[in-house]
Amino acid sequence: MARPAASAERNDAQSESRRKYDPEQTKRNILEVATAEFSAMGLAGARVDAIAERTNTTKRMLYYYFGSKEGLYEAVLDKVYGDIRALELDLHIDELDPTDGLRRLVEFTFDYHDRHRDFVRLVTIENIHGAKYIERLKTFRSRNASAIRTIEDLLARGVASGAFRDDIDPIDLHLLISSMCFHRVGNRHTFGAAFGRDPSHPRLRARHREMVVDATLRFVKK
Amino acid sequence: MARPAASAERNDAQSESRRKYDPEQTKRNILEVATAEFSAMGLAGARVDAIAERTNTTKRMLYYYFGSKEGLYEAVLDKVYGDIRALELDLHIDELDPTDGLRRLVEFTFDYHDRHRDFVRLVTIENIHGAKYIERLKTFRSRNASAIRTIEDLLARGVASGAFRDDIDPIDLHLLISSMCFHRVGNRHTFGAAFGRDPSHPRLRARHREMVVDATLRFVKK
Amino acid sequence: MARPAASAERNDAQSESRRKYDPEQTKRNILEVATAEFSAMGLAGARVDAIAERTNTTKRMLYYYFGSKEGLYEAVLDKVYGDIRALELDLHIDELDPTDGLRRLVEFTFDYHDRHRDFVRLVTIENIHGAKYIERLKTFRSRNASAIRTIEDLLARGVASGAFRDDIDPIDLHLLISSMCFHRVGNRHTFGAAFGRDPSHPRLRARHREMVVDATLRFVKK
Amino acid sequence: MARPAASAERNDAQSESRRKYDPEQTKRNILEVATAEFSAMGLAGARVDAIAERTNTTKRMLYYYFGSKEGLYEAVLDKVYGDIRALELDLHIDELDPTDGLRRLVEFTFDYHDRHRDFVRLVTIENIHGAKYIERLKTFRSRNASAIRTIEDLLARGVASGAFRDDIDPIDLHLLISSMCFHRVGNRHTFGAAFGRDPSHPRLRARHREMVVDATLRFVKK
DNA sequence: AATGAATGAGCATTCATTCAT
DNA sequence: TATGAATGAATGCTCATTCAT
Repeated sequence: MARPAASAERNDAQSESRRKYDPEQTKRNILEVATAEFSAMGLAGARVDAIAERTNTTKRMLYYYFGSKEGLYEAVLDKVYGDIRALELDLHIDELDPTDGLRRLVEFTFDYHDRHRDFVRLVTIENIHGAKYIERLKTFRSRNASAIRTIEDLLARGVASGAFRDDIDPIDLHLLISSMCFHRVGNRHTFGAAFGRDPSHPRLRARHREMVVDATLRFVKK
Repeated sequence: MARPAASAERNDAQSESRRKYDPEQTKRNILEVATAEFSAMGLAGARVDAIAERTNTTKRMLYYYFGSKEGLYEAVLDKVYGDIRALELDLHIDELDPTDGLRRLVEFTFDYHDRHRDFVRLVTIENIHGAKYIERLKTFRSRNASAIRTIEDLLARGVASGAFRDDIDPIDLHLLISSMCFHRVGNRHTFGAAFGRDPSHPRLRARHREMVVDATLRFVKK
Repeated sequence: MARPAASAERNDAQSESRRKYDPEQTKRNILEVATAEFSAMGLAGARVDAIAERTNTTKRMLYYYFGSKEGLYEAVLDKVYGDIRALELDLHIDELDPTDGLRRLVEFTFDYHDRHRDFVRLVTIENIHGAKYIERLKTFRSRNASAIRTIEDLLARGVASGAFRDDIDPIDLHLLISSMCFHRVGNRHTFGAAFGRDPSHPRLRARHREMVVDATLRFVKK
Repeated sequence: MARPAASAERNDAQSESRRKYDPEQTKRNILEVATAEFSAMGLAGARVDAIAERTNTTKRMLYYYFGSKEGLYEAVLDKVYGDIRALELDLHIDELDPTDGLRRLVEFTFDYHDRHRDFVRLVTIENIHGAKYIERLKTFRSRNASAIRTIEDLLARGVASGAFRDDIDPIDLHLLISSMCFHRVGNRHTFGAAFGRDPSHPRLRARHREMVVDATLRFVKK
């Protein structure tokens, strides 16, 4: 899960594996395991011992690097929230016409949630805690601003071209898209229990993807 | 939540509150407090002692009636899930024309989620646990079937009258509506943290309500 | 288990079964169930709830008649110790010649232990508690005296007839016989685990019976 | 019980007692205290808190090393059962002639039970639990086999020399000896209560020791 | 005589965290 | 940098017993 995309670290990958003590590697390892545990069990349900056990190091190191269970949880949140926004920047939506751009953004959002259940679960968990941990992350707010700017730009261009309505709030639209992409992943278990359908089944997923795109475009279209 | 007494008990409602031994009252009291605690803290985060403390009885009674922490959690789920489906039946949507009926169903769904944060949180929590507790509840599946039947009927009538598209799956539509109603409540904390907006603010709520109805109708309309 | 031998109660057995409230029947029922529970679980391990559940009455009655868990345990002890001594009196050993009498006494002792595992277990349990409950039973000591008197008489007659040694203490002999009869029942589980043999198997029991008689007679013979 | 340190640790025995972190010492200490508690109170009657209190460490360490109350109880059983069989091997009974060897074995068995009341009580307790804990100990069965082999050898040599009967089963003989040695220790409280005699009184003990040897030899002799 | 409801004290166990090496 | 050992404060749960009816 969540292997580092970073190129800078790849260069000394060989020497790394030979080193006996590698703080960065140790931290990454802890974070990876912790992400799985927190996302699976929640903050209260997660066990520090369980995390430490599946790590290459000991419990002590976990405290050495992250200070506390909560500190580790925050670090996990930080990493996981960072990933999605970083990818959004790579989409080059501004190079597409408004409708295609919006379609692409929705599809990306849909796919990202579909593939990153850990992210979805952690957001869910964070909401149970009133988002108090995520508020501590300094970069959090600015990151989201960029997502809104993308939508703002799309809407402006769509309105200008006469394709879109002119009464849509970009944050509202973001919420609408998020809702449809998030819910079916985050609540797939109760959904499955209620209707005997697994929303992550390929056929259903494809249909849902179409539906979300369709509903979004119909909503913004003039 | 937990309205006082049903019809049969109505007569001695006054004397009831004075009685020292009243199992139903005791159970209701425990359930009420437990709903708040579980919804606020999650299953793992909830403390049996905390629940007992805010109860009129002792911790022992909690085990006397519900067997275990998990048993109590299941009882809470049962009660909370039962409430929404019961209300849906009172809407008499079948008496309205398809468009008005669908609008009414969406508004009801929106309002219910908006007003019952406990319900939303508990569903969220249940999903963290893979829905394993709700699956134990026998009545769960049949309850949801009735919700789908309502939508099915609406769609059929809308298609017949030429107002709606004929390629919409009722469960998909249910998912779409749920998504938009659920997400803004369940994830309102991270949403607020990200965009500095509280989605439960009256003005925003009214706008979201309109948006959800609008998006739904545009989606089904021919 | 342990039906009452008493004749006085037999007369109104019919009317008894018709009566709605029958204290004696209730007490007997409780005692029977309690004997099984205490002998199976020990004093600390026994559960008042478990006893009450298997009874025809409720937990309250158990306290009504026996005062406490310990009181009930004492009552069980009293009943169970009373049974064996009562039977010993029926043997008419004094009518047999010393060797035959001794053989008969040993066989009776062997058979009694073999058939009354509850008795053996309760004695065992009582010893774990330093015999403090049995000491409270007034009749206990006098009952045992009669058992010794039987042996004393046997030994005296055997010595007189020249069949037995004259240096044997009757209490020592009682201990010797008890040891051999008690141990194989009381410790049959560890014995079975250690040697893969179940000492209650019919063939083994017969052989042990022979052995105990043989060892006893060889010990007292001149 | 629990003799200080084995050979390897001998050198720093002094510094050891000063060390704050000494797992072996900690474990030994817990085991020692637990042996006393379990043997005095039984498995159900024993209190984890009571054990912890009399220890040099905390309750937590008890779980750290032994996992659970039952795990600790098993560890106690293992230690206590291991001790007796180990000592038996030191007797060099095979170097004595059959009669002297048997006498020596009986005396050793008598003395061991007489001196190790904890062992006797724990066996008793284990039988109340159907020997289910001791069956989990892997070494248990093989340990007992060696005890039987000793008796087998004695009997064979005695039969060969014409001193012993040839119809005695070694396990039966083991049971006979155990019975006489075990019972007077395990049931000394009820015995004392019944006859006003304490079987552990020196004079009585000496007489019983003679009696057991005598009864055994008379039983096997031709 | 009989009962379901109620209780406080206690019980085994777990947890996040820190210490000594 | 790294680690096994150690800990105090809870945590979920049970028990023998009593109350109100």
